[in-house]
Amino acid sequence: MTDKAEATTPPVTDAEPPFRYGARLAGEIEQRWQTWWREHGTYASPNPTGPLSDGFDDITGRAPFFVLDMFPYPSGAGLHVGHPLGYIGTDVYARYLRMTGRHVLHSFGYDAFGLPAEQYAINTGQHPRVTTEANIANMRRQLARLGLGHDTRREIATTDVPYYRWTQWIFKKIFDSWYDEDLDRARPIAELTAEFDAGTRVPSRQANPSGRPWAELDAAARRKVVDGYRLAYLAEGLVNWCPGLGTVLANEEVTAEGRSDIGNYPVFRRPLRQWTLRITAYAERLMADLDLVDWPDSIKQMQRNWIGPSEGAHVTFATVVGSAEGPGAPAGPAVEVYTTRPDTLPGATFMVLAPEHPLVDALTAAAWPGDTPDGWKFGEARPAGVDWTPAAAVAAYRDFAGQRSDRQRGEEFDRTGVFTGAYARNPISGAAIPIFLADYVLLGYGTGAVMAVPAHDQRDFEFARTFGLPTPPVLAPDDAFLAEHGLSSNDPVDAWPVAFSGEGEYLPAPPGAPVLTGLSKADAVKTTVSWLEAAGGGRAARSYRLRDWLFSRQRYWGEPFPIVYDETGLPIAVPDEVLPVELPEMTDFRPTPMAEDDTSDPVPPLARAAGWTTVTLDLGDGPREYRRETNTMPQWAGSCWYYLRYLDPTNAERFVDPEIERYWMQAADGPAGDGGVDLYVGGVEHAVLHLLYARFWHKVLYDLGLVSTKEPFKRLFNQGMIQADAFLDSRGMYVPAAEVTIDPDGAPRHEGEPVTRRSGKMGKSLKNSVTPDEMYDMYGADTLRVYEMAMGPLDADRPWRTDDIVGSHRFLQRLWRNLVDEATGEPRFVDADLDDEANRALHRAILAVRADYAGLRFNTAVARLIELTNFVSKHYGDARRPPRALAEAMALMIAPLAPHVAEELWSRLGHEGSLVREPFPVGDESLAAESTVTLPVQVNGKVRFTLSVPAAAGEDDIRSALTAHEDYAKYTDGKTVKRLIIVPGRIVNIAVA
RNA sequence: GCCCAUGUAGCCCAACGGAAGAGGCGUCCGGUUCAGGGCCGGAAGGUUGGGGGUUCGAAUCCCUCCAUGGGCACCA
Repeated sequence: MTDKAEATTPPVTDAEPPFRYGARLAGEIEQRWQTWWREHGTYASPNPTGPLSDGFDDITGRAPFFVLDMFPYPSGAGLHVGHPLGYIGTDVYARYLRMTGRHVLHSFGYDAFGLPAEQYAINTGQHPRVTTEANIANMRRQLARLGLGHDTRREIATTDVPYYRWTQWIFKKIFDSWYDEDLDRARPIAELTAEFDAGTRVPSRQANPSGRPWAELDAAARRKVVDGYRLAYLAEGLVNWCPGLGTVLANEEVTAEGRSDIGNYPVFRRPLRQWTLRITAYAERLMADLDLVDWPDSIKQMQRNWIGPSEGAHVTFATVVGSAEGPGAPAGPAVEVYTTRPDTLPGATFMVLAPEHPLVDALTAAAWPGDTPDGWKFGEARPAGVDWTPAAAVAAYRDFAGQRSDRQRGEEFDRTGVFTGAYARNPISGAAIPIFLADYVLLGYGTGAVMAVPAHDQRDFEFARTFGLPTPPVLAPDDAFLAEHGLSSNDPVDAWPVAFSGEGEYLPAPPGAPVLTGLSKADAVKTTVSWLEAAGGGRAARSYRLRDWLFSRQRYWGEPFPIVYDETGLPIAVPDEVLPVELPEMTDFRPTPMAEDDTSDPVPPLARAAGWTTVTLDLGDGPREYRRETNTMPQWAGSCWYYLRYLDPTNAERFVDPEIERYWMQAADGPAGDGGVDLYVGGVEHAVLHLLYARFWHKVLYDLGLVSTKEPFKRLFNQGMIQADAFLDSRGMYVPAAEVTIDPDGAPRHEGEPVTRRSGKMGKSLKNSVTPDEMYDMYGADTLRVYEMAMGPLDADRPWRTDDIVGSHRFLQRLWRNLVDEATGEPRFVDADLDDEANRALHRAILAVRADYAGLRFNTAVARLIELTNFVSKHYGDARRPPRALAEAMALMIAPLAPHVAEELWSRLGHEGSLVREPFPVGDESLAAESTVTLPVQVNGKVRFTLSVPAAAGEDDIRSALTAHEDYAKYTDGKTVKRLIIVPGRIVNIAVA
C-alpha cells in the first residue's frame, strides 16, 4: 500500500464539477437505484405456480435460467473484497441473461449452522442465534451495497426453523430408504419389509448375523435387521475424535496432518456409535454421472480421486486355527480378501487383517502353534508375569494400533503386527500361510483383509522382511528394475532391496495353477479371476476409497435429528406432524471439554437440555415416553439442498413443489433426468465435501421421485481467489498491510523498518484485509464491481491492488463524461446517424462484448468497453456530442457490470424506469467490417512488408496484389519461391530458398 | 512420490497456429492548472520461464527440465 491508499477521503475537491462521476455522485446514484429496485421488486422472479407466481404471465417466452452462488457462512469478521468476486460474477451474468431474453432466478442465503458460527459464538460469549443473526445482518448490508440483483423474497438461512424442518424431513426420507443393488437405486424401507414379509427377499447375512428366518424373528430383531439396510444408520466405527472441538469429524474435515480442518486441533481415532449415511452405495453413480455435468475437469478429477475406485478381485481363503497342518486343527471361518493383483496370488505367503476385523476373535488360537517365532508374538507389550497367549497378544496389539493410528503422514511407516495363531490355505499353491494383524491394513477399505505378496508389494515386502517371512517371486523383474537396483537377473529375491511391483515375465506356475507365462498383467489378472471363479474361490470386484459419511456431531448449533429411541435402544423417526424438532434454548451450549486421553464417550450439549431429552409421543400404541437423539447434524446437511428451497421458499406443505422444481431444474430438451442448476459458481475449496454430499442427497431424492434431475448442478464454475500482499517484520510477525509504505525503489517499510512482502489469502491472520466498505467510500460500488471483473479471468487467482482500482474508476468517469455534461448534468447526445468509423467501433464492440459476457469473460468485456469509451472520447471530443444510438448502446452494454451508473445514464437519456430487461444491443457484422485490411507479408516467417487489400479479397486477388508490390521483387529476385501461403484476411508468407 | 493448473513489459492481464499487445496500474514527456491533485494527449518498456521438436509460420501443439499454486498419498 502506498500513501495514497490511506487517503480515505474521496478524490473530490472544491473545484470539481457538480456532476462529475466521483465517489460522492456514485454513492448517491447507487443508493437511489438500490432503493428504486427494492421498491419495484425489480429482481423478483415469478414462479409458474404458488405464492410467488405474481407476474408469471409477463415472462412468457423467456426460458428459465437458474444462477446459483455457493452458500456462504456468515462470518463474524465481515466481508473483505475477496469474498464477493463470485457474487459479482454471477450478478453480471444474470443481468446479461435478463437483457438477452432469459427468465433468471438468482437468490442468496446463509449456511449459518455449524462449527464456524458456533466457535465464533463461544469465543465472544454470546448465543449462536444472536451472533448468527448479527453476522447475517452485517453481511446482507455489505452485499446490498454491491447492488446484487437477488430475489430477496427467496432468501433463506439454514438456521431458520421453517427451513431446518425440511432438512429434518429429508433426513427422515434417507432414514426411511434402503439401496436396492439389483435396481441400482434407493427405495422406501416399507418396500423392503414387504418383500421380507412376502418371502420374496431374504435378509442378508450381514444384516441378519443370526441367520434365523425373518418369520421367526421378534419385532426388535426385525427392526435390527431393517436398520442394517437403511441409508442412515447407527454404526460403531472408528471415528475422528477431536477433543479440542469436543466433537467427531468426517474424514473430509480432517487434514492430511491428522488435525481438524477448523481450528487445527489434533484428531484421534476411536470407536464410537454414530449416525452414518450410506454414501458408498452411490459410489459408482457419483463416478459415472460426472459425465453428465459440465464441470471443470480438475474438479471432476478431484471427485474421482476422492471416490477412488480400483479394479480387483475378492478371493476367499479357508482357514485353520492353532496349527498349520495337523488333521486335528479346527477349521476357522473363511476370510475374504480384496486384491488388485490376483495374478500374484501364488506368491501370497501370509495374510494380514486389520486389527479391528470382525473375524479376529474367531481366528485367534487358544495357544501358539509349536514353531511360532518369538518375534511374531508382539512380546514387547507383554507385562511381566502375564501368560502370553495369542488372545493376550492380539488384545495388546489391537490396543496399541488404536492408540497410534493418528500418526502423521509422510513419516516412515514401521511394520508392526501380531500373529493370530491361525493359518489360511492359499487356493493356488495350497500352502498354509500365517494370518497376522497389522495396522497397515485398514478396516474400511476393501474387505479389511489382504493376501500379502511380499515380492510384489512394497508394504508386504517390508512386513515380510521384519517378520522373517518368505518372498517368492511370481514374475521376473524387468531390466529397468534390475538396472536401477544394480541387480542381475540371476540374483535371488533376497538381494532385492524393494518389492517389484511392475510388469514382467510370469514365472512357470506350480501344478494345478493357472498358466500365466507370456501373458500381460491385464490378461494374467483375467485368467486368474476366471480360474478362481471356476474354483469357487473368488470373483472380480471393485473397491472404493470413499467411506460412508459420518453424520453426527456432539455440538449444539446444528439441526437436531428427528429421531427418538424406545426401550430397545433402537432408533425411531418421529412422525412428520412433530416436525420440526426445534433446538432447545440453552444458556450453556458449549461442548463438554474433554482431555485428549479421555476414553469416556463425549457428552453432546443437548444431553444436558433438561426437559428436552425425553418426549412423550403416541406412535400408534398410545402415549409413551421416548428418549431423544442428542447429537446434531453436521454443517453440510443444510447446504445439501438449499438450492431446491430457493425455488419454493415459503411452501409449508412440501420441501419444494414438484411443478416449480421441474420448471427451474429440468432441462427443456434432453434425456430423462437431465438438468440441474444452470450455473453454479463457487470456490474450489468445496470441490469434494459439499459437492459430493449435495450430489448424494440429490440422487437419493431423485431415486425417491422427489426431484426430476439426476444431478443437482449442471454447470459448475470455480471463481479464483483474490490474494493480497502481506508484510512480515524482522521478528516474522505480520504487520498491518494498510500501514506499509513503499520506498521509491519498491522496498516496503512499516514504521520506518524494512519488512518483507509475502502473498497470501486475504484475512485477519495476515492483517491484509481490504473491505468493500472502504472501496464504496473511495470509489463507489460500481467501480469495485468493474475492477473485480477487470482484474483477470473469473476462474484465475489474482492479487488485489488497491492502487489499480483507480483505473476502473477513471473508465466509468470517462464513460459518464461522454454522455453527461459534468457542469449541468444534462445528457450529451445528438439525434444523428453514426458515421462509418463510429459504426465500426460500436458494432465491433457489441459483437465482442456480447460474446465475452456469454462466455463469462468479463475481463475482456471490460477492456472492449474501455476501448469504445476511449474511442468516443476522441471521436466526439469536448464540443461534439455522440449520437443517441451510440449513447444508449453504451449505457445498455455497461449495465451488467455497473448497473447503477447504467440506470442513471439510461434515465438521463430520457427513459422511464429500469433498463434491467431492455434488450441488449445486437451487433451487425457488416457494419463492423473494415473495408480494407493490411496484411503482413512474411518472408521465411519474418514480417518484411505489408499489403493493403480490400477486406473481401480472396487468395487470387491477394496474389496479384502481392506480385505487383514493389517489395515483392526485392525479396524474391534471384531466389526460388518454394511455397506461397496466403490466408485471406490474415497473412501472407513467402517461403524462399 | 503421483496427478492437475499456471508461467507474456516493473505489476495485473489480452492475443481462432498467422505482425508479440486489447485493456488497466506504474514510469517518463507534454497540455490544462498559481501549485498540487484531478483530467487530457503522447512515449518508453520484451530472449512470451529454459531447452528441444512439429510447422511456411508456435505465446498457442508435442517432449523435457525449472518455478509457483492446488489435489491425492500405507487404499491392498
